[in-house]
Amino acid sequence: MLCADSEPPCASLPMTDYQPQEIETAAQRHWEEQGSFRVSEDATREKFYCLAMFPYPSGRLHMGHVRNYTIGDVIARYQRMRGRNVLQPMGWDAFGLPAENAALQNKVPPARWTYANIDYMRGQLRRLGFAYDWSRELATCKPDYYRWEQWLFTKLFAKGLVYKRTAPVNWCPKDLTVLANEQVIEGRCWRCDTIVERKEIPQWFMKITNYADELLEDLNGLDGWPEAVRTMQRNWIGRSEGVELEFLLDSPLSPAGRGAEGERASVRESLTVYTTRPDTLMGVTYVAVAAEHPLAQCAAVTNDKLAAFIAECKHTETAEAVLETMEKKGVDTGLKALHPITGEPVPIWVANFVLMGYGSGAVMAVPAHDQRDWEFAKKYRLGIKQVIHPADGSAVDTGTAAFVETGVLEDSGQFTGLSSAHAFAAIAAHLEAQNQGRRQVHYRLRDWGVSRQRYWGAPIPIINCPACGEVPVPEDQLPVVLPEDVDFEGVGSPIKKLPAFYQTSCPTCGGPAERETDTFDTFMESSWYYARFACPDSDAAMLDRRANYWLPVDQYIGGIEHAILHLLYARFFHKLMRDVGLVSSDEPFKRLLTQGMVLKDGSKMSKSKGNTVDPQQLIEQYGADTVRVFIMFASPPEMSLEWSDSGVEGAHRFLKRLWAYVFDLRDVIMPGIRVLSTGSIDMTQAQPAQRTLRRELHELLKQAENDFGRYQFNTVVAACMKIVNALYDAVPAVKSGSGTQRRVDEALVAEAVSILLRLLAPIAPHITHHLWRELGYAGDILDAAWPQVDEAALVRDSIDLVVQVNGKLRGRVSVPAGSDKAVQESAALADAAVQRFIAGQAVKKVVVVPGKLVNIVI
RNA sequence: GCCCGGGUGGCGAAAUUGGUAGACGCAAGGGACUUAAAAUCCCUCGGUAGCAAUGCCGUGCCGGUUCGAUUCCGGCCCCGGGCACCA
Repeated sequence: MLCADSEPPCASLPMTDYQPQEIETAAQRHWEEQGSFRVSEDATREKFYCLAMFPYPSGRLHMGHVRNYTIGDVIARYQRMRGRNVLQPMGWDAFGLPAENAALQNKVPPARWTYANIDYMRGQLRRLGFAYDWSRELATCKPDYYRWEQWLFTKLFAKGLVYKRTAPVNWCPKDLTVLANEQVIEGRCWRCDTIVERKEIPQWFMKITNYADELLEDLNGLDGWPEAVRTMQRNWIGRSEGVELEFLLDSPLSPAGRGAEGERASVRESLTVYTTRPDTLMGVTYVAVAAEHPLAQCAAVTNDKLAAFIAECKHTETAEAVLETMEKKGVDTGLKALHPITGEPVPIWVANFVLMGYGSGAVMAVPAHDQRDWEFAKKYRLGIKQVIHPADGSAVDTGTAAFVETGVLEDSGQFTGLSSAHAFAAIAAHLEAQNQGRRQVHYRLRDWGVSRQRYWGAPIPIINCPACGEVPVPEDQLPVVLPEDVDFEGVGSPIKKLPAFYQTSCPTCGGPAERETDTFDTFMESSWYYARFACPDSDAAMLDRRANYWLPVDQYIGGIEHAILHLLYARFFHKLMRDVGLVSSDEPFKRLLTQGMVLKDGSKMSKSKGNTVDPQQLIEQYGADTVRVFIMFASPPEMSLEWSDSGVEGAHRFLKRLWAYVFDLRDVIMPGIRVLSTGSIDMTQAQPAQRTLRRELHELLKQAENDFGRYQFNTVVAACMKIVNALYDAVPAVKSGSGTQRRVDEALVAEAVSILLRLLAPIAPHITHHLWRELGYAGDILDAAWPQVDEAALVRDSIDLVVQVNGKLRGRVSVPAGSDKAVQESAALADAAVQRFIAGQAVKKVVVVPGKLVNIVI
């Protein structure tokens, strides 16, 4: 922990300079000594679990972290002042690829690098004054954390929710290693520039598709989530209703094409495809299969051109964005499939945009009614058969573009004349009756591949036995500990070369066996950490009953970039944990706030762009409060934040002004506090200016309170600045006042300062903590009651109306508060400026928005 | 390519439900204080025409709905996020 050497300044010393380093470290030490942020379950209080996405310990905090954790801290402190029992924990998403890269670069084992980063970054977080319960800190690379993830995996194995199959990875044929998508630069290995291949290897999968319906359905209840995130997840899951149907091959595969005995079994004499548009079935002019499809492999044996194309297809990355934007290519297999209704043969092509493993690895093509099929057909001179026309009878030319809308069927045999909707039902029924197809609900969502061929991750708790097959590691042998003291040199995972790790015996038969040396996707760890924070010391179970006190998380905060993957996996894990009886809720995160990025000069701050600003340097120069105030003030949390060095200075200036005001007017504030401590403010003797000041104060409080509620913190800061400005404007009058007016000013200023400090406390906790004590308040401001708006202070004698003529601002009038519409209308019409514009013209209509505006239409 | 956002002065932004566009802050210019500088304080600050009062224009672009549109609808342009092995 970073700590100041000096003692905190004595509260009674006269002080004129704002010295953030001193007061901040003193406040932080005070919180530490008091254990201010340690929390436990308390059934008598309303709990509030506030969580910001934990960081990957990459080395130092960056501005995105500071923004994320400041937003979280502001919400946590605000909820605490509103009386909630607030849990705000912090930990480390400690496994991941960067540790391996750093290990190669710096010749340091990934574990040591990670732990050193954690130590440094923990110090930075403490220096920023975040209200964390550090007693709950966890790191996902510790065996006492990942053992429970291994345990859950073995439970899911028993439930049949995990399975092994082959799936493609990016493979560097020179380094003989699997590459992450990030490590493939324009189709080449980032280390050796070799062209990357797609390779099928056996991997473990979790059946997230079993939960697809529930994951989709429960989005409807997540009304505390941004609509954008819910929409993205809906689209990602991609539920569709369609028909799965079969195309028989027109002739058995030639003996030469049947290939080896092993392939023979896997080649069926039909192709299965799925379509959401069975109404277009009569327009099918070809079918396309993946390069890895057994049919393609068979046909290639006697077709050199096809074999060459299949080899070429190996050199495509696995990323969908690459797949969807690359040039669409294909080669005819020479084989024919029979149309399931007409029985006519259609050509079977191999196409690079069809992937094995996404569905059946085959698609039917309807060029007239699908744009991609249309482009492919044009390129290779395949047939385009229009079978749908617009319902309004207008003509379309499928020779120039596909007609992708629904409509009415034509040229479709017995289905001609049906609408798309009716044809969907009729064709599905026909296929079902012929046993050639069936209606099916389909999801775009694919099962979650969790195997990674990397070292720095949690070992997959499976033992491969030559006799018994894949055997989960028994509970009493968990955790499978990842050796940390390894030589990390060159590519590949050290544990794959470490017999001490992988040599073991089979738990079932006792014979010699080998451990799985792949590790888990790091999304596994981040999918349940939020729950573990409720009971991080539980050593008898993954979670204990404390989890149900704290869960679900009331407010989750993190980057929009996690809108789909992390948040979907965490929702999935929550349901898995529920179904093994560990939690009682259905969803992990009640409310979600997605923060925008931190930009500088219009683009994202990143090392590669060299436009980073180091938070550490700013904290040292201005203090944590200044950094926090700037970040909260510069833009609302969901929007991107444009960094500005001079904006930081502005935030610092504001805090200095606040500081100077409190010390300059102590003689006014202190007596006021004494008066207010025994009763409420007495405004009966107040002058109009004093009434106005108090009305402004309570209007600003009302606005700030509302903005806090909708998490628009930038305008909360603006309100605080306006209060400070109003207080400064009143200084000459306050200082020169005497007698009764002086007494009113004292109470008024004391009330204003006390409201101001409390409004600002969640955002700038150190300076407000210090000034609160300086003014002699009992107790810490972090537990002070949230200020209440005095509705009586908001009452006005008169209201100002805006007067428009034909919607343009032409004048302003003042009317007594409570005037009815007729009075407001006649006052508007009587206004001299307005009269000039309506002189000599007939008034057609007058729109009155009571208390706001009158619009005169001429 | 597909899905989801965003676009308002010189800059970050505000306008809570369709009702005063630009609050608050930054930068800039002018002034006060100072031997000087820093700090601090005061004034001006969307464009344009005008001595001024004031007028006209203005929320990415084009069109629509409305008494009234930054806000709602349709079409486009640009920027950003995600696309399953970065986290």
